[in-house]
Amino acid sequence: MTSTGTASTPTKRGRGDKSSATIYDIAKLAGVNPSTVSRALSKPGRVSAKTQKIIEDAAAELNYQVNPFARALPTGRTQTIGLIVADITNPTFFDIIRGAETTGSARDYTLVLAESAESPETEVTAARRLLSTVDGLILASPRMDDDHIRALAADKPVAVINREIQGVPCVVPDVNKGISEAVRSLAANGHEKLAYVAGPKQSWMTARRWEGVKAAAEWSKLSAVRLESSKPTVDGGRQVARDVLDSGATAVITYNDLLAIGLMQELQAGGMRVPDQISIVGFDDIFGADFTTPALTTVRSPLGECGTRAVTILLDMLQGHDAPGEAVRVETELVVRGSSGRLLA
Amino acid sequence: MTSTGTASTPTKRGRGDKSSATIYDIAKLAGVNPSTVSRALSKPGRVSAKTQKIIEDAAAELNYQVNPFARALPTGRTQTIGLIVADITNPTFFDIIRGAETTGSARDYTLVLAESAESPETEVTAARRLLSTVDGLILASPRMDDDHIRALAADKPVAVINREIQGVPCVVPDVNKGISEAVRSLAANGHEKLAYVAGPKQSWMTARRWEGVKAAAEWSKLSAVRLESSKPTVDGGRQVARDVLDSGATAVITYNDLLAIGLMQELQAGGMRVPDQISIVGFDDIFGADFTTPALTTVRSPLGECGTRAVTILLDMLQGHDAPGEAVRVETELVVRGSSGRLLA
DNA sequence: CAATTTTTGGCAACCGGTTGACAAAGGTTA
DNA sequence: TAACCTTTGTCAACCGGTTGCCAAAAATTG
Repeated sequence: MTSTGTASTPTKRGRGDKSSATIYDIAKLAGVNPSTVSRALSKPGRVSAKTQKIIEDAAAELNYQVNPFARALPTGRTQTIGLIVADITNPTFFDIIRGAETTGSARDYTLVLAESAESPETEVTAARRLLSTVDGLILASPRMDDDHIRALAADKPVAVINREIQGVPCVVPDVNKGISEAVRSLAANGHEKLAYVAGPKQSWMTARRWEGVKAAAEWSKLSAVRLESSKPTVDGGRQVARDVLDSGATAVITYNDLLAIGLMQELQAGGMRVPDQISIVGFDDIFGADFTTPALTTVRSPLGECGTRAVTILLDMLQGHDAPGEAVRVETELVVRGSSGRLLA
Repeated sequence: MTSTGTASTPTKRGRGDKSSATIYDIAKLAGVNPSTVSRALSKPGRVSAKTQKIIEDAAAELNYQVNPFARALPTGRTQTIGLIVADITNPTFFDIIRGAETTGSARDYTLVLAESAESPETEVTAARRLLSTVDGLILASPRMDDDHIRALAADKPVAVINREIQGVPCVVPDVNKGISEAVRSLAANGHEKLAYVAGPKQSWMTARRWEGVKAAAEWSKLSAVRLESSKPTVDGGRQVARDVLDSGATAVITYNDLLAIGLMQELQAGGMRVPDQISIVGFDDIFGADFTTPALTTVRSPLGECGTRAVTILLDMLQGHDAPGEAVRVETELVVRGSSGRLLA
């Protein structure tokens, strides 16, 4: 066999051969005007049932597929939505990507993916580039500042996940329910001193979560201290173990699951027993949170649902609906596994 | 026929306002013909340096951005590549997606993502849909049959990951090195009876891995049995635990890490000590493989590199290079962690 | 300085759809 | 049967670039 050779073909431009039927071909075959074909295929009811049938048959025979670019040119509609995530490596985004892809493709939209590599500048560039080729854009945990986002939103429908910005449709997990559950559960298990391991300073979410923890701790009469982490990863979690021990806390809630996992690994390596001596609660319930021993107790954010909701909002806006007046909140809930429990020490 | 421009536009279609400068606007501002602008902006050296400068300045002033659709229409080039994965949920693909996105965007290509939900039919549909809008397509662990893939490849550049198909450029991990290392290591630790837990019957890879295990076991004078799993997930791993025990094997190599993790969880739950009583080796080294206790020993497939290679092949083909004559092989290697070791029982 | 070659810019015809305007055909009603 | 309202298909002008062909301008050569 030869390779993929387009060698000897008369080279019809880039396009393949069989896939190149146009509305003009259909028009000729059906004996009507191209514009009639266009209407038959996209404006339901605009042509008579009889003509419609003839045209549809012809289209089927030629196995016609619209050329998305030709359609996009005059209409501006591309049937695609863009998604920008801060870091494709970060499992937090896996579920968001998945939710968005699934929901989008169910409504015949294609997902275009880009990564900002945690850099606000890259993010702005990627966003601008994508914006011109998609019908709407989703920003998951964006790092760029509010004004940039508003500027994008002025051009085309934009939805933001994991951050709240006035005047832009947002989908954010409502951390309060999950956090209250977590803190109450810890209090019920005899803990009195709680530590919160924070995430990146510029993260909008890390502040919300700390507020939630502080408020819930106050309500449950626990003391709460905030510790900083160098980065929101497994490694960052390992590094903060020392501070956690020094703080004297017997229960820890971390900004995300990766920190929790790293922290747990490091504490266990140092001989601590989890949860007998210290309870650990993560955040998000990412893939792999239940691989650890003990499995990680965590406040689950419905990230897949965030992706789904964001797409839904976008598609609704594209149909002319108004954007939701205020942020859409999705519920969080405590998932109790083995890493939290009664204090035995 | 003078004024090409619809001068004082009240509302331009869907497009934003500032982003709507066209080559006609630039042409007017620079006092040249639109075609000259087009050439200045895309055919380096085709116009004089002086005109070039004037046009570039005008473009900058209007902050011009090409309209990708208008460009795609006559040329067929879209600057995008499509990636179809069997299951976005499966972490195996995370690294592939990431490698592809990173490599693509470094060369100014955008990644378009679709999922087949493990269904061959959905996969074909998605592939056909994507193919018309992208410059090239990557199929990661495709489920459709060889002929369908060849048909796609006849239309546009296609690269396949994790499967080998005559006449289509493929990137496959070469399992032999990693497997030999794994089997030798197990033999050196006193194991004599080995079990391989297979993956989906229709998976090309599961057969390759079994062949590798069988051959390496023979070489190292171990006995090897093949066990079937119901599905290649954590749950599937749990379900196969019974069979593993019954087989009498003291070392297990699984088709993928998820199976290994499930298997280990179930065995540990039943009181088995890993690795003292049984050694477990996974495959791929997915995200989270080191979250377990003990951390999972596994044969690492460089999945990110597979994504990168596939994109590179595609882009090279788009530049007119030939597709590689035979499958590109990437090396696998054993990553020894805690789940394998000396047999103490 | 004329003849010839090379640059360089302009013209116009696409790429494949969409859509407003309009007239022909068909149906109603007086 | 005439007058009038609908329905339905056609015409033609876009959308915003790309590119083959050609002639004017510039550079080179004799």
